[in-house]
Amino acid sequence: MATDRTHRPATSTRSRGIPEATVARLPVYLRALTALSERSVPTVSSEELASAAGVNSAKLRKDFSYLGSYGTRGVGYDVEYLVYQISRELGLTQDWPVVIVGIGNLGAALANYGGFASRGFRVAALIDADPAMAGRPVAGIPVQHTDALEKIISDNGVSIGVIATPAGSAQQVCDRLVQAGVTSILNFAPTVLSVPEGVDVRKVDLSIELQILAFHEQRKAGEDILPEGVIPDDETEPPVAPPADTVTKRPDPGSDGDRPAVMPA
Amino acid sequence: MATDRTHRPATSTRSRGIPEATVARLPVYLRALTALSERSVPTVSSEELASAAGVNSAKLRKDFSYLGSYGTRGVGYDVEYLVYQISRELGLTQDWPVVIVGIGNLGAALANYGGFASRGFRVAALIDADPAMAGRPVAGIPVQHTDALEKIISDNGVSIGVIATPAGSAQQVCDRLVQAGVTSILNFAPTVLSVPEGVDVRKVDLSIELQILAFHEQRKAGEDILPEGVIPDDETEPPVAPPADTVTKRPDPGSDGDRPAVMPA
DNA sequence: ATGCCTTTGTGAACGCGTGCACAAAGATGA
DNA sequence: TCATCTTTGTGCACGCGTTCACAAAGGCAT
Repeated sequence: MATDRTHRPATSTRSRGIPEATVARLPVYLRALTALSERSVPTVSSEELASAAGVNSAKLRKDFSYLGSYGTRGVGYDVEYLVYQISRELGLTQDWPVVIVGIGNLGAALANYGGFASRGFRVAALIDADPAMAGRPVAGIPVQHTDALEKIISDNGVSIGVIATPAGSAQQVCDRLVQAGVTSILNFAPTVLSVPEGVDVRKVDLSIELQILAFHEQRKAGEDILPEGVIPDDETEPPVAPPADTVTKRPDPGSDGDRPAVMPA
Repeated sequence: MATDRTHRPATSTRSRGIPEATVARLPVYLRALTALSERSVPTVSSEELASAAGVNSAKLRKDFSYLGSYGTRGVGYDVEYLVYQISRELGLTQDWPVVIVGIGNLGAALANYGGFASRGFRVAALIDADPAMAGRPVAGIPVQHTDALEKIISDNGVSIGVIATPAGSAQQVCDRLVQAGVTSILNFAPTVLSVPEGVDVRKVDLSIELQILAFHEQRKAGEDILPEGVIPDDETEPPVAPPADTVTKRPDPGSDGDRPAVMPA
C-alpha cells in the first residue's frame, strides 16, 4: 500500500526497541481495537484481533511484546487497556498541531478530514502561496499566506507539517518548515525531499502506487497467455539501441512531476 | 513513506525475479529519469541518479541489474533507453483504464489529478452511491451511479479500481469491483479489505501516516528531556489496571474509522 | 595497440522482519 | 487443591533486502 514499506523515515533506527515495522502496524491495531471498544467488547484474543487487522496472530503477539506484557494468558487482551497503551506509545495522548501547506484540491480535502481531532491531531493552520486564497475559509479555517509561515509554526508550536503543494515548490516549502522548527513532514508532492538529520519524512504518492499495481497487473495478464516457465525477454521491440551516441529526444512525455498526486489547483 | 513497506500486495511472490522492494522504487527512478530526459541529458551515472532518487547507488545498480544490463561501464546509463525499459517493465507502455468509486472531497481531488494520462492511466469513470451526484461532471467526467458499476467495469475492461468511499461501504464496493473483474485495488478508505487470492490491494491512509510521525516525534521530544539510557517505563499513570474484570467503558473515543483519510462528503 | 581511468554489475556478509512451534502462565471447574 | 484447557510470550530458523567491496568491462588518450 502507500505508504509504504515502501515508506520509511530516513532514520531506520529502532526507537526504544520498537521495530519500525511494528510501529507502522500499531495504528492498524488501534483502529481495530477502537472499533471493538465502541461495541463494548471487553477482551480479544490475539487470533481475533489479528484477523480484524489483517495480520498473522504470531506477528501481532510479537508486536505487542515490544510494548510489554499487556495480555492475560488463557484470556486475551483487555481492549480498553490496550487502546490506552498503544495510544500512549504512539504519542496520541497529547495534542499535535499540524499545518497544511498548499490548499488546492488535495489540501482542501485534507483540511476537511474528520479523523484528525479524534486522534489528537489538530489543524492549526492552512497555508497557501496564492494571495487570492488568503482569508478564504476552507473547512472553517481561514487560509493564510505563505509569508506568515514561520510565525504560524512558532506561535502554535507546530512540529508536524503536511505538504500538498506542486512538486516545484515542495522543497522550498520543506526548507522553510524545517527552518521554522518542523521535524516531521508528510509529503504529498511527487518529489524527493532532502532534509537534515533528525527530520522525518513520509511520502504519499498516488502515481507510484498505481504504477506498482500496474506492474503486478501486467504480470498477471502475462501469466494467462504465456506457458509456465517461459521468460518473455522482450515483448516489444526496443525503440533505440542501448549504447546510442546520438541523443534521441523524446517527443513529449507529458508534463508530469510538477504537481502532487492530486492537483492542488 | 506511505506507501509502505507497510503496504504490500498480499502476494509477496517475487514476480519474474524482480523483488517487491525494487518494483516499489522503479517509479521513483522513472520520475527522476523523466526529469533528466526533459532537460535532454543523454546519460547518467548510478551515483547521480541515485542521488536524485534519494537512494544508495549500490542499491540502484542492483535494482537495475534485475531488469538487465542496461548500463555502459565507465559511462553510465542512457537516459532515454532506461526510461523506455522501466516503463515497459512497469507496464506503462499500455493503457490502463481505472475507475474511481466515491466522489467526495478526495475522490474529486483524485479525478482532477493531472498525472494520470502521462503514465498511461486513464480515468474511465467516476462512480458514486449518491443519486444526487449522478450526471454531475467532476473534472470533466460525469459521475455515474453505483448501479452501473458492473457494466462500466465490463464495458471498459477495467482492471484497476480506486476506492475513496467511507470505510463503512468500502468492503462492499470492493467485493463488487472484484466480482466484476477488477484485480488491483488502491484503497483510500481506513479499513482492512479482504480480497480473494490473486487480487492486489494497496492502501493509502493519512491517519496512519500521521500516527507514525507522531510516534517518532514523541521519541525525539523525549530524548531531549531524558538522560541517555534511561527507560521511562510509564510516563503517565495507567487509567485502569490491566486485568480488570470490570468493563470500564471509555467516554467517547470520537467517531472515527468510518470515513476515509479524506472526508468524501 | 596499449595502458589508464571510470563506472557498472555482482558475490558475499550482515541485519531486519516473519512465522513456526512450544513452554510458561493463568483461568476454570471439579 | 489439583488437573485441564486456553492463550500468551518468545526462542529459533529462514528468507528478503541492504550494503560493502571488488573484479570485469568499456571508453579514451597517447
